[in-house]
Amino acid sequence: MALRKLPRQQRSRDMVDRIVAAARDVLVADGYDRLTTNRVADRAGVSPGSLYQYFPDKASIVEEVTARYVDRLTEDVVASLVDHVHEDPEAMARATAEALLSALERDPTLLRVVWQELPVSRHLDDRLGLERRVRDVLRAYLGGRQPPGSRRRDPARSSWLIVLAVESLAVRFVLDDDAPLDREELVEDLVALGLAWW
Amino acid sequence: MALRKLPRQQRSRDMVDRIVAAARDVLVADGYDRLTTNRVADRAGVSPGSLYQYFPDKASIVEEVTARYVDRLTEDVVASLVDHVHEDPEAMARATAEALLSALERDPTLLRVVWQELPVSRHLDDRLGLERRVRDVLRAYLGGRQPPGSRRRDPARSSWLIVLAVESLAVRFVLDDDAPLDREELVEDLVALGLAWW
DNA sequence: CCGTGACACGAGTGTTTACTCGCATACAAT
DNA sequence: ATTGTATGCGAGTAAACACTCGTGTCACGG
Repeated sequence: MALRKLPRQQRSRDMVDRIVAAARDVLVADGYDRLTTNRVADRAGVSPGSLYQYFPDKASIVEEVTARYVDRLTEDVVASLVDHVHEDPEAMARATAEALLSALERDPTLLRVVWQELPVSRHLDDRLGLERRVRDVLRAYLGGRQPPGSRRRDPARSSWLIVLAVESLAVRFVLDDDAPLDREELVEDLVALGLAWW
Repeated sequence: MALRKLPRQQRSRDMVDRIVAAARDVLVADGYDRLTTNRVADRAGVSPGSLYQYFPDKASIVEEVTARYVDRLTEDVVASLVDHVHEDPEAMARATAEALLSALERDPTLLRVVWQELPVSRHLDDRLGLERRVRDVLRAYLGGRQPPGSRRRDPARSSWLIVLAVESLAVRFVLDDDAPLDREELVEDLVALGLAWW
């Protein structure tokens, strides 16, 4: 977050949240390149100067929005993963694919802003963090199981491939509506992908 | 391209190329957010005013850079695809994966700028065009062949999945060097993916 | 209830930068 | 050659906008 100073009193903690929420609203309503500090302040109902009591610059406000958003996604997916870690691979894959899609579908507009309007480099760390956390859980899961087929694949390699491919496909499915398959079919194909690479 | 006016004489056609090349250089050397019109003009050895003889605004200059870059990628991949269209699926998949990786590796810095520094929306159309062209060829190929297994899958669906997944993985492999597999392994896995989804 | 630091305000400032416009030069046509 | 047109120049302009700072208000400890 890199706040300029710690909010000590309650009202100032509220203010930080109000600012972040307002920034999110501006992103969704007006898009990233119409986001100005004055507009965020307006929407938050505070003065421009107040932003800079806690945030060192405009970028860090946006950063906070993306961090909170991606963290939420991460929690949802990891939670599902952990919840189904004792089931068989197919059920687990299906549940997690569903969880990911649901999480992405909760706020498609913000997803579009973060994934496509913002320069990727502005939230790449968040994204890498999401991927790493999911990958770690998945790798542990894969490492603890014998695949049914003949040869055993490297779990690190499998999880890298699966996480990236599934993420890319799921995001694109939610953002572009010209995909030649419906949601259910996508889930099936993602499951198949996971099993094939495992 | 959306040029402001057609360059008629030879020297003016040269100038357009010089400007585009300079913009590319600035992107690679300084990054997208340090790209200013004056800097591009400097690097091209022309005056700021001259940019606006042919380009309506700064965005269209960058657009032209990305369009040329992505077009080049497209040509390379489609060419490989077409060249191997009479071979068996595995050989074809391998050749195309190789071609894609080689094309991406030719200018990783520009790839990073275009894919990660630029807002995705600024070159999304280029990207969709690349995907569509590759997908069309692939779909025709898949449609003309019987898969060895039992059930026949929808070629439109397969090609959508394959193109997106392969693109995402290849780009990430080239840009992030923490992938837990080497180039050769990646090619194998991409081939396996293609065969599994076919 | 007073005093002190934390908090909030918002008009203003300084900088950055995309883009223009009046003029100069090169070229083509006749 | 001469004239009209296309091309090129670059100092200058105007607008946008991130961020500051001097002033005022609030809340809490004593």
